Amino acid sequence: MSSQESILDLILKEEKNITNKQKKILIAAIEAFSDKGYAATSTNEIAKKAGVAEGTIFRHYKTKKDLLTAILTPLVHTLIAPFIVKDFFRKVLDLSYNTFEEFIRAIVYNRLEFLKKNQALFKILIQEIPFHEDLRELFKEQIAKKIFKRMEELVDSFKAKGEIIDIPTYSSIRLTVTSIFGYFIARYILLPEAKWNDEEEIETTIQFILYGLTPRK
Amino acid sequence: MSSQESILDLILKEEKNITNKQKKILIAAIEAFSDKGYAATSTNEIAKKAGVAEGTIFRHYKTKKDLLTAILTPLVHTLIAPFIVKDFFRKVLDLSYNTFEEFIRAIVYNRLEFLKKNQALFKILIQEIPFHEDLRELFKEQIAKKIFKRMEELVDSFKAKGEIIDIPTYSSIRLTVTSIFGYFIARYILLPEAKWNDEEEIETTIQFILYGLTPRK
Amino acid sequence: MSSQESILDLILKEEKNITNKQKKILIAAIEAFSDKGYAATSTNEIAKKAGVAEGTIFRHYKTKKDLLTAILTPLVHTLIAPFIVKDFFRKVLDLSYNTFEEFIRAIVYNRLEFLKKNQALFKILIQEIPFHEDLRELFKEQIAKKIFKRMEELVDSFKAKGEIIDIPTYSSIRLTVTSIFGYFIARYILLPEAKWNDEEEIETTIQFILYGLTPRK
Amino acid sequence: MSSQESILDLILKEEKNITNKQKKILIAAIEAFSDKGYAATSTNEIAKKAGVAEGTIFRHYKTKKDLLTAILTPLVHTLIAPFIVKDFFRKVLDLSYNTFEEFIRAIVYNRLEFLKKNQALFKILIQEIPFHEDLRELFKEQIAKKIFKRMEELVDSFKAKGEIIDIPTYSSIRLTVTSIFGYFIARYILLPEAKWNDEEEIETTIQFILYGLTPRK
DNA sequence: TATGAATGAGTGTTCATTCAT
DNA sequence: GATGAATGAACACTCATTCAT
Repeated sequence: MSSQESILDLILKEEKNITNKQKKILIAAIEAFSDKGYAATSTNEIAKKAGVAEGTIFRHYKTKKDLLTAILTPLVHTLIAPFIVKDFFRKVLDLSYNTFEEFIRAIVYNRLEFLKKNQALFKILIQEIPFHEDLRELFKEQIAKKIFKRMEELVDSFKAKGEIIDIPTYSSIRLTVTSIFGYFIARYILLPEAKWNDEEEIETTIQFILYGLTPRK
Repeated sequence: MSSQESILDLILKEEKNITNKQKKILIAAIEAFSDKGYAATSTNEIAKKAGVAEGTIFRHYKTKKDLLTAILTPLVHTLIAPFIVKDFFRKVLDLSYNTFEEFIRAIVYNRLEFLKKNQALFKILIQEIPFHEDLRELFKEQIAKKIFKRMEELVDSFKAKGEIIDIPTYSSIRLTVTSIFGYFIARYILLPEAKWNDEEEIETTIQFILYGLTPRK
Repeated sequence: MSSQESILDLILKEEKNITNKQKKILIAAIEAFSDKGYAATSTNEIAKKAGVAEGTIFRHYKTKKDLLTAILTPLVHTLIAPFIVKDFFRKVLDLSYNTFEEFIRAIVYNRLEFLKKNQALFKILIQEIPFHEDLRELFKEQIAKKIFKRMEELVDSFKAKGEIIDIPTYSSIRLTVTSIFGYFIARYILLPEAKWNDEEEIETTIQFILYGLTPRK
Repeated sequence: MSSQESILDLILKEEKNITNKQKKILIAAIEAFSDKGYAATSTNEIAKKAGVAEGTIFRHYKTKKDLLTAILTPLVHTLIAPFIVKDFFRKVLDLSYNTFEEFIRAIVYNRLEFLKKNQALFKILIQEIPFHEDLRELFKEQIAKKIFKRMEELVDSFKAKGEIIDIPTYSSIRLTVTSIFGYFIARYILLPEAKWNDEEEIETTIQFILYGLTPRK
């Protein structure tokens, strides 16, 4: 499954013929943007961190904004990848994962693993989304729409089977996604220094979603 | 209940003897920080928006950072106010609200109302927390600890009564808080332009938390 | 007559409430632009020459281009001033200067005196005109049209009186203006280090124009 | 006569073994320098316009300044060519062109034709002369001195024959040259978009010079 | 010969902050 | 208390030029 990919792998997919210096720039930019925020990071800082001349950044990325885009676009694409790849859902639907629980479990583990591997990138994405119209557009188009569409089919099928309660489909999706991301944000962004028993927290989160969305007899 | 308070009320509480120009500066800063982010907002911009000279800002707030602090500190204090005010919890615990459901319902309605009234402020808080050590400290000290402490007592008492399931207390709190804020963020920050049936969403969210945390017979 | 005015006088007319630093900036910019050309002059250079901080320049002039405009606009206006002021031409037409010769003599002495006093400014104007659409527009609107209009009336009246030969009016104007400016450019821009007998050259130039444009019996 | 030569012809004369890419660079540089000025043109721009790599420019011309020199030197040499080629003046002096009028007519038509063919180059020359010591030196040495020397002989001979008036020789030359260039500059640099009746203007200019410099009986 | 990635000094401009008025 | 002119460091970005390939 694609959950093994880390930052560079996914950027390399998007941008071919990347040079060594370009790689260094991307890594430095991700670290800096993640630490201080896009607006508070200077290109000079990135250059120093990457060990290249400031001009080199602009040879590869016309503007600082372009650099941000080059970093986040692959993330968005990879974030939604499993949802648009047929195989993932065929497994979920047709084969062994045929209960809502197993679907949730698969989704949670898969995407949390992915987010964990790309913490910095993901932090940048959620920090910058409110301030960049184009990012918001990308997010809405890719994540909101595409993920929603696939999950809608699934959730509807589970609803039909009586496996989940009768609330608006988009609400169940929102509550599911919110619980997963809520854990991620608390864990890696708000309180990264706290002690976390990750396995237990994830299980608890899965159980919470299941209890929250499945009917009581 | 304290849910009626809006931006200025709560700032006025913190800062006495506020002048008219100072008020204008605060309002302008909140709007600007919320729209473009703290780092991307210039003091010149704030001055123009407030209709004062740039120097005037620095007469009242030694640095731009001080201005941010002056804006966010009252928010943090007011955000946690109901949790430390005895009355609120006496009502919850001793009087009519004696089930977990009614507690959740009270909390959700009360704090969502408050967040809605202070969207801009709250947006600034969550945007800037990751980048300012002192804000994070304030947040941890005030929100995380104080809210947690009070909720812990309550959740533990509900747990003792068998009203909620046996998962770590901090996990239940996280899941609760996450679901509430998750709605708020989706509603007001990520997809503010979408059509929302607020009443239904809130009810669904409450139900989700309840189902997620209460035991099945 | 207005021929006594020098650089600052004419800029002060255009821009009221000029500060001391602003004056220094203008003087430094004029010197630098004139010496090295607009594009080859850095704002840093101007700041140093003016003895102000670089930021100060941009407090008064939003862009480097604005600074150029602030310098040249008054020149253009003052250059054409005598042609649009009624008095100047009333003197020429009604009073003592009632021959073509005296008209030419008055024009030549008056404008050459003015150009000499504002050499640097004028050099900037002719150097930059080919590269700035707006300057060209200003020049065409003000100088070409307004000067032309007034001179046309006069030349036509001299033509009617048989004082000048029957060639297209605009050609006579061009040849006159070209001869005057030609002297100025050779004298002050192309070969400023050569020895010049100014009085004789000016008289020769006047005579050349007169011979060139008046009929032979 | 040499008046047929255009840009490349004259550059090719100066630089042997020119490669195809080099040609493209020269053409691109001339267009760019002429449009935006030397200082405001970047080598990157020239490279793009020429369809070569930026490094290629510096392989052929050590510096940007060298490129300018490579462009202007041939112009200067060719501009004065007819004045130093014996044949041209032998024709003028010994054969049919033995009046001042015919000399002027020949000069005007010949050099205006040449300027027209090399507008861009000539525009660069007059724009850059004030800012480059070496160009000014070249200009003075070649154009001012060599042209002056030849014209001096001629003008003196015409003066001796009583064909032109008794003013300092260098003044007559200045007035002649100024009138010719004045037309060229008005025509091609200042007001290129205006409608021009070229034939008439040139005739008028010739007549003006003749009238201006020949004695009245 | 030609390339284009890389450079680092330099560009015009903005910044938060100071201070005399 | 309020102003806004002044600052100079920092900003994103461009420049002419170099050099390994």
